[in-house]
Amino acid sequence: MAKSVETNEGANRAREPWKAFQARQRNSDTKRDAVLQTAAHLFLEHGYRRTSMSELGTRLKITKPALYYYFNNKEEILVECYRLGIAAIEELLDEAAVSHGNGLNKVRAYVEAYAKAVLTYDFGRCVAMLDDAELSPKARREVRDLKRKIDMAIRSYVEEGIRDGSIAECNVKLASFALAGAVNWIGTWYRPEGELKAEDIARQFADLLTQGLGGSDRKPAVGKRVRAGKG
Amino acid sequence: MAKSVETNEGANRAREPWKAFQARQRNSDTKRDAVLQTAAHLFLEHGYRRTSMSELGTRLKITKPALYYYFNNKEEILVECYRLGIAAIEELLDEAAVSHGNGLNKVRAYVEAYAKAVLTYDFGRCVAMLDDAELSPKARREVRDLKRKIDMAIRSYVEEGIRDGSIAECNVKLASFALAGAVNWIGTWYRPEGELKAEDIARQFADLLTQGLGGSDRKPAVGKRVRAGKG
Amino acid sequence: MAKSVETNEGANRAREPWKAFQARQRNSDTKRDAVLQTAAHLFLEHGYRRTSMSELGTRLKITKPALYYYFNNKEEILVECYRLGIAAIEELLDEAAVSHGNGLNKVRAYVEAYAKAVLTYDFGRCVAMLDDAELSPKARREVRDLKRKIDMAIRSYVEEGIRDGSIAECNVKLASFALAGAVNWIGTWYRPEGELKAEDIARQFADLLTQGLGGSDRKPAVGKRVRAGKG
Amino acid sequence: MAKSVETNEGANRAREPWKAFQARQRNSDTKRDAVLQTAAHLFLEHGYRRTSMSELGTRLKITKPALYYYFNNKEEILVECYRLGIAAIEELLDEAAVSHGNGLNKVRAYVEAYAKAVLTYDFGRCVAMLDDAELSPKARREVRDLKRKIDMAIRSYVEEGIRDGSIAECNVKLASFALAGAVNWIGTWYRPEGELKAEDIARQFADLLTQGLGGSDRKPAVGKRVRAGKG
DNA sequence: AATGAATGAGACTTCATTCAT
DNA sequence: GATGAATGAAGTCTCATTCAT
Repeated sequence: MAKSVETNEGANRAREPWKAFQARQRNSDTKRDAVLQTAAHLFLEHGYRRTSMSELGTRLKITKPALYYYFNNKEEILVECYRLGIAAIEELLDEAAVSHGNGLNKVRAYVEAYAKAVLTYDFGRCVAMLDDAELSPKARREVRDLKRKIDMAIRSYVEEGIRDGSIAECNVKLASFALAGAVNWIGTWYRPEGELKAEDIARQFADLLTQGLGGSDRKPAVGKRVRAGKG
Repeated sequence: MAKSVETNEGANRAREPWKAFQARQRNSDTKRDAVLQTAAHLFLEHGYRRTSMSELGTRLKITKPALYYYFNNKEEILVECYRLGIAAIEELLDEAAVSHGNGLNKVRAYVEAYAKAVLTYDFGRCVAMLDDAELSPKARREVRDLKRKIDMAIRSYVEEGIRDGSIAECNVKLASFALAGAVNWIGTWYRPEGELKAEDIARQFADLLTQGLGGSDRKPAVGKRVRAGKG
Repeated sequence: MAKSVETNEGANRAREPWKAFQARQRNSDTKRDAVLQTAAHLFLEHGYRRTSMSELGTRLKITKPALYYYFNNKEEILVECYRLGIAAIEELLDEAAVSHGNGLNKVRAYVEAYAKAVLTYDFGRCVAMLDDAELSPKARREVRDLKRKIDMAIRSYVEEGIRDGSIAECNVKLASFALAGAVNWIGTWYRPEGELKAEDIARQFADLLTQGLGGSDRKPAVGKRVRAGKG
Repeated sequence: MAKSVETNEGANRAREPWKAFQARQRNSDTKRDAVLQTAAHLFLEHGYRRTSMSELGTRLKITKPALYYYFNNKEEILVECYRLGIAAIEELLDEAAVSHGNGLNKVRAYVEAYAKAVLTYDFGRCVAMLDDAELSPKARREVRDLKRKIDMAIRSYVEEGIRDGSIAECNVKLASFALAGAVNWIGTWYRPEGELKAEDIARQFADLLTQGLGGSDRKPAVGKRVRAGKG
């Protein structure tokens, strides 16, 4: 069943502090973190539902009830993964908002940052990939509220861009969904072993999504917009 | 337990042919189809894993063993949903390929068609939304092979566009993933009850993804490309 | 674990229809009944909490999930035991009410009947002995509503007796609780193997509780006060 | 989780000596007592089985291992509750035996005292309400032996009453069970918040059980009634 | 073509209890 | 005297699947 092989030494050590520090240190938080990291990893690998508490315990080399010492139930682990992921992404959002110029630039900065989060950070990928339909109504509401904040931020950048003319008139909601979808989907196909580095992917995604596919033939056409072009 | 209420009369009838044809008709295929349709519906609503054969049976007003008369196991149902969805999408791909002009146009036509499929066709949405990690290795391989054909088609359009100049130089794989991601994600947020109609969404998505977000300020800049910036 | 020995042949057969009728008959209800009977038996023997579904299954020679074919959960089994017991007791109440003369006689008839139910009928004993605190709030409310009807009936007989002079003025609630308590407690100490027959116990209980302990010296003793005072 | 609120300040303090004496006092016995009192309280509220050592610790604001410093295991706590309750009841028995006149009077005195114990003393109520089936065979034997002494005392009073004519001929065992049952059952329905005070209940129970329900119509039969008849 | 009944495997969770400190 | 951390055993329940009819 558990056939996945760990290739990342560092991550591996982080996930099994039991082995190294035979329970002698004030490392309770470290262990909690290790549980979360391994959980995120497994949730992403097999899906939340198909990851059993047993498997999680086995990976961490602790027993099932030990997991319940750190978390009240499986759902709480998932919610915590979401929280960490969303918190990280929100920080990126804020950073992206600060320095850059017009709305389009902010969107671009944000897409790049968000993509990097999904590409390199397991908790970030959890936000992008895990289905919150698994959660209880209460927990789902919490997670959705958190997610909504991200969504609203993107929308506000898009709106800003429309106001300052850096982004074409368009349905803001739709545009935001398109951006979010393209980025969230990254988790589905990206494999760290691949040839492209995360930074490159993030940058190219930011380019693609802000500039579209349009080729050089558009240049001479002095601004003829395909859609808008009725004017 | 199964308290969800069907509001769509037609769809409802399609999913419960048992009611109408209690007698011995040669409606075996109809029933099989009904199973698939209801299954797709439930898989999309709750996820594959959380949809039990019991629930499927209850919805269809037949018993579990009856389901096993039509399908060997649950996975087979899912695989069949994928097959139907992928087949439909492939057809759209071909249509998009035929009539339209340059590569960008083909991509645009395809995005629109694909989006429409995801928006209006349950099997199409299955392809976009359901995680093939649920499948056994064998079935997964089959489904992935099928999906790859779609992928390859998009890529070939993008390449065509790059060759004919209608699409800017870019990483083809990445561009295709971005397109696919944005469209696949639709299933996550789209609700038929919403204000936007499926056709509108599809069209606007096609616009957005082919033209990017770039605003009117780009026009005066005589074709200056942000990224390519070759002057 | 299951060390209790069945001594009652008939009851035994009733509880294991699987053995006898290898699942060929329309005996689904029979089986459901058998589950209930065995459950009541075990609940009374070990308590509800300490009776596991496994043990219940083992006794019935079926698997755990088979139990879940007949009942949704453990609580439902307990509630059904209560229902059956209460229904039986209510019938007795009605019978007791019909024929007999004054209030005291009705109370007497009822006590006797109720005692007989607790003595001879497992479901009756469940009502008397099992703690409804084990139930979920919803189920508890249901069971308590049912129980209250019994309580109210006793009270109404006592009140009738007070009105017609056959029962001395007293706190009706307290008197009813005393009666009910004495009878309910029977389940705690009664063993069918004992020397006293159920009917005898029931009759003597009825006597005791309606006439009190007062000795023969009371009758001749023209006004002799039992408690306060021989003077 | 443990949200129940203590309203009785004094009782509360008694149960949480930790708060008051955080330092190293010779209050080990006090603490042990506090554990017992809280345990009795919880056992009565939720039942023995449903009271976890965790909950007990939480209530007392100490950790689980601390409990195990005072008691070897959960059962030992329960047994100790029984012991304390039975000891108290035995004392009452002896008091009742001393002063009063004939057998019936002793019974009456005893019933009243016993009822008061069950009504006002948690450990007393434990004896009445807690199921000794929860105990291991060894502990059960011990507790039953203790209980039997109470039983035997009641029986001896009843026998005495029969001999001295204050109690009518009857099955002694049955009569004793009826008395015990009525009183033990008090714990099931009594709520301190109710309108009746414990002393009143105890007195009225003593009346009811010794004099029976019989009304004034018995008077003609040489008529003077015990309770009613003060005129 | 379809069903009532049943099962084996495995999921999450709880709990009394114990170590090492 | 007391604790943070951990465990083994057991419990309730779900589910895909099958058998006999």
